[in-house]
Amino acid sequence: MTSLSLYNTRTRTKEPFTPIDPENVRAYLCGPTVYDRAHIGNARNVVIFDVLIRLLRRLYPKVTYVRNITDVDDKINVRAQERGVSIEEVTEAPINWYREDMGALYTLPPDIEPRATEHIPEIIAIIEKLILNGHAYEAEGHVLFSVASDPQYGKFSGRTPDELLAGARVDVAPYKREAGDFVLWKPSTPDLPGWESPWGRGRPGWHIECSAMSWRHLGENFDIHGGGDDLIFPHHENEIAQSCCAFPGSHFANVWVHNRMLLVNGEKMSKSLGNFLVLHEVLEKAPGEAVRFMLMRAHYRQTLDFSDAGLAEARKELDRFYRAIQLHPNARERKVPLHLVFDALLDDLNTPQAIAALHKYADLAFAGNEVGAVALKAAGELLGLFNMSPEEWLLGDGFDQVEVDRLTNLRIAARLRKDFVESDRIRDVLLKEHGVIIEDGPGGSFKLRKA
RNA sequence: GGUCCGGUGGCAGAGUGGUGAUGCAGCGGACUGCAAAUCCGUGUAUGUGGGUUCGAUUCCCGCCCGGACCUCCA
Repeated sequence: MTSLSLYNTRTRTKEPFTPIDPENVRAYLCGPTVYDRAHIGNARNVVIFDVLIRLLRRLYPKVTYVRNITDVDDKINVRAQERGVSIEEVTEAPINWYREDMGALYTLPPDIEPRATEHIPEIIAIIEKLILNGHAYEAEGHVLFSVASDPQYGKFSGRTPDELLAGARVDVAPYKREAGDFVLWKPSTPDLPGWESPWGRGRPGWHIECSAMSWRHLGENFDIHGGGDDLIFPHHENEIAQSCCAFPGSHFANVWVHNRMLLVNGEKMSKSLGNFLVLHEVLEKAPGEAVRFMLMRAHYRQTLDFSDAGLAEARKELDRFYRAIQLHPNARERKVPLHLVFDALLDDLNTPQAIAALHKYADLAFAGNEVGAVALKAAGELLGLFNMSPEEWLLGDGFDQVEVDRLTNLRIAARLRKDFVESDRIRDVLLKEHGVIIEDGPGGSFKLRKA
């Protein structure tokens, strides 16, 4: 078996993955800011990282997977003020929704799910270090990171200081020394959430919470940091600047894994376009496994168009796999080689190629070889697929069991007396009134599946 | 404007310096009472113009088209 290669945003190349500590691989994924329902783009991120974590767990004895919850932020504050409630009351439901929705996609929960509000001491500690090291300064109650103090700044996202300056399209606050300087700590008015700090009552800026939480739970240096590619700048650039300047000699994350954005029916998802797909709503119309599968049908570094047609195809492909598994209900579990799937995933998580391998296993199963079905199930575990029985997937229980039984019995009788007009009529009733397709097998046997 | 990424058959979507995966859809056939599922067979697909090479879809350059990022969006 070859070893794992990952495309590293830091070096812009695909490189072999070498853990800092093979006994404990440490990975961090930028989690949600909790003020609303998760959207389908969040789902891609989590599903892809889930595949990576599952793969790492096969390769290494221990993996520590940290995914944060950002539960203090200006958007949250606005919601709280609008509703006249605390930020805890705003964030509670979205946190639960997020866990439910991601669970419905069969993603494994992180080992540690730290919250920004529970890491204020670490945030303050890092800011103090930055001030001490001359990388941050206080101005009008704010603490700002000084971009000019960090010669490495901009390198990660491939920007020169000039470009950064030219690109600054927001109004530059007067207390900033340079337009590119960003806030580490900002003062809170009494009506806003705040914590006591050496700079007065205030709250953290964006970016600093991830530096604090990854430091606390994974250390100054860790293996993998993931997120959507829109976070490369400014979020991750700033995280790197903060962490590396706070801890001289450290390099923060070794490998940066970024997934591309998602399109919805060919357009970028945005609230103004009205094509903002809320994951919860997608899950009301399609099985979680189909959504998960669809997100795996394109390579993670490729733009993926989330369309109804694509979702329908994903379902059909899963149908085929479940049929292949169903063909061998008594297949004995045993070790089977999964080179095809492993090799695909080891090569920078090539999920489309892994899916092609799944089809090869299905071919084998359909040809009568139960090894195909065993391999399919084993590969499914690695990919987070085939979480239910074939019967549950193909038929489910959303139909009138008693009536369907009665009709199928009538049809058996009709077929026995070769009354095909009647048996075809019953088949039609089953489909049109019960949404059930009946498939005849050898010797009068049959299978049911939902249309 | 700057930086970066991509353009593969009807659609989705991989790989590769040397006869272009995989799935869906289509067409023909086998099987079936008929279907469905399955199996077999099938299709002038690598945006465009140059260059390098014995040979390019793959490497290099130009062009066209599309997309992302450029301070709080995964």
